Amino acid sequence: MRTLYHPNIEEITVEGILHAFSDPVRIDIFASLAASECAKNCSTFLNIQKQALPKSTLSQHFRILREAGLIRSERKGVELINSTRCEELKDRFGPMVLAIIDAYEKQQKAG
Amino acid sequence: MRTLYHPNIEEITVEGILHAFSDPVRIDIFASLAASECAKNCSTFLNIQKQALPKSTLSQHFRILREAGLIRSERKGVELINSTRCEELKDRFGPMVLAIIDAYEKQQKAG
DNA sequence: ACATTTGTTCGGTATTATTGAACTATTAAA
DNA sequence: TTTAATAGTTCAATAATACCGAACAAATGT
Repeated sequence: MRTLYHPNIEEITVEGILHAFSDPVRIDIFASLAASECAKNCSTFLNIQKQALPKSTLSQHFRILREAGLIRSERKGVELINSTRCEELKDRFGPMVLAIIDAYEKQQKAG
Repeated sequence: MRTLYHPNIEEITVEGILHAFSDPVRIDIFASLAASECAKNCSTFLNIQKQALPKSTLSQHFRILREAGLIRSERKGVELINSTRCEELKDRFGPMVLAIIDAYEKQQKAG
């Protein structure tokens, strides 16, 4: 298991972020992380959608979020603790990420 | 050639928009349309990227932008005239689309 | 009618995504 | 110190998407 790659803030791109968010599982994970007080491990999200996800699939989704620069994952014992990089992202991309998550949450609430 | 499908504003989804924008050609087309005073036809964008695009590929990109609800295409003689749906989108999704395009343009200017 | 221009559709190829199975890494229990 | 349990990764086969040349369609002009 290699060390987890996290891009530097200046390496992050708009297209990379949008690609990461274009998958319903991934935007849901990110929105959930952004809304929660405390950081969460990956397995928390095994049932984020209607049907349960295989953990290999979930692992890929987390890798894509991480390598797009959207989240940070830190090992804590046997698990990975994930948190958003919202503050850094705001400095670099202005209100974009927040506006996306706001629109997404509003849409979800509207059903 | 069927009539062009445009979703109603309430059918448009955040994920659909983000998927459409996740391709560098498509976000570039949309940003260009958003920045220009007048609407443009599809072939205007045959050389939007470094290497020229095949027109079949370009046609698909326009279809995806259109079916995501981001642009409107109207036939005018032999060509299609394209314009953004920015105002409708702002009513439905708030500042999201503008914030994305702003961040993208800022990134492009920074090189 | 014929040619020209603009864009779409089709179908084969290439790229990317999904996922079960095997594996690694860490911790705890025996 | 084995042994087991838990969390997540990697691999490889399959499935789903994307790309693009070639043929086609629709509108206009000659």
